[in-house]
Amino acid sequence: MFVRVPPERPTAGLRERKKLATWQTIRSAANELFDRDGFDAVGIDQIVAAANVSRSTFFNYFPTKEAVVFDVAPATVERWREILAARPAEEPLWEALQAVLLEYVGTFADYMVRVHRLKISSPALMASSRDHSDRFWGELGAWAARREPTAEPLSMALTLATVQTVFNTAFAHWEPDAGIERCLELLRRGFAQAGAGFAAPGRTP
Amino acid sequence: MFVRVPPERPTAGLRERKKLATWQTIRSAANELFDRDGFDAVGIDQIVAAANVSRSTFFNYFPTKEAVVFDVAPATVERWREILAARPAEEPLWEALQAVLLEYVGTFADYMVRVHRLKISSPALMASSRDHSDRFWGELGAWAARREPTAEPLSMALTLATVQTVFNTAFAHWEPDAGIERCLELLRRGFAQAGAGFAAPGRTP
DNA sequence: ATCAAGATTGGACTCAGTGCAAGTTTTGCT
DNA sequence: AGCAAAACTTGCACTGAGTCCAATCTTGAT
Repeated sequence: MFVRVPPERPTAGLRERKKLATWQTIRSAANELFDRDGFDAVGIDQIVAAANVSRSTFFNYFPTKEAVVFDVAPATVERWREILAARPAEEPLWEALQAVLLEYVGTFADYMVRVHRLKISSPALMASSRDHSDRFWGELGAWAARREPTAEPLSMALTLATVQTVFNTAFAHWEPDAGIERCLELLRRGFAQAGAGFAAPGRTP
Repeated sequence: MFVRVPPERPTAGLRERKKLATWQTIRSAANELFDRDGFDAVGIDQIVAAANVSRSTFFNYFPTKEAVVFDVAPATVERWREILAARPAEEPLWEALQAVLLEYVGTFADYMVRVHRLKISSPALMASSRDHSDRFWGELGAWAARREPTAEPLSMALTLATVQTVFNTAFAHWEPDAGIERCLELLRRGFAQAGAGFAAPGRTP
């Protein structure tokens, strides 16, 4: 009669299962509508009608309309962490970041393409994407801070922000029809430029 | 009877003068309220009441509530252009950008401090600042493109975005009470890091 | 003085997001 | 099994930003 950790936990409680189910229902209903009509043209009311939940429930799960685009499943977060954990400890931070980003884009190519198409269709989404954009950047920041505890905050923040800038810039210049390989190519070029420094575009004088 | 450019144009027509006056009235009324109560706590209705104009007029001048914070007077735009025009043509782009930014911050220190304080007080402002944030970035981009017409788009876009990232990062780590010199110091450090490249934090292996 | 262009206004409307009180379901405990 | 607390859902009333439009007033030129 000690701690007695739950012996059978196939999907961890009816409650949580239902919650995840509702989350998915809302999410996929919304995304179908978004893909069909564009982000701006779809209202909350349409979403909740399609998902058979109340307006209130929608806002229980997603704080904003944008969140329904960017929010990710727990399984996805696990996948991020695997990617992060896979980097060898002795690898220099910049290289590790670059490797992580490339793998991230490769792994979640479908998500990237979908979000990118939506962004193009909607100024509002495009604007808000930087902000609560994926929790991924938060995770990445925490990981980097853990990995490099002695780095000074400004330098670390700038490095991470630059990674994000490289990512965003590459993405902005990428046409989804060109395939994910093209996106990776643009990313690599961006990383090369930022890695080498902006003071010396061609060579060192 | 040719083009007949306006011979006397001291302040260019009553109409335009009035327009500018209204713009200023709304703007300063709004900013007084913002400074006093914080951005989020002030509603459009309060602003228009304080400025003695109608709600409709407000939206004639400013597309959003945020715009009233970021919008700048024509005179300010002139000042930007002077700063940009002052860079010698043979100066390397990165150095020119750095010099411009430092001068910009020094020149508009008051504006920077004010906006920064507001941003701190309001998540909403903080979020939207990247987007329609000052028209300054647009001007800077156009200037850079004119200056370096042969540069490839991705590289140029990344350079400019990085400048903006340096700026934002320095700003985020700056406490206004520390004085504008501190802000410039942070900017210089950011530019040094980005200029030297992120691949080699300490030295080249 | 007149008239068209431009500026201002009020008011009705949409839509995202908040707050709350009342109902329903799940869970843990006995 | 039974029951009470915790968690989830729902409806409803509300705020506040932003759009649209038709009516009215102001300015500039003839």
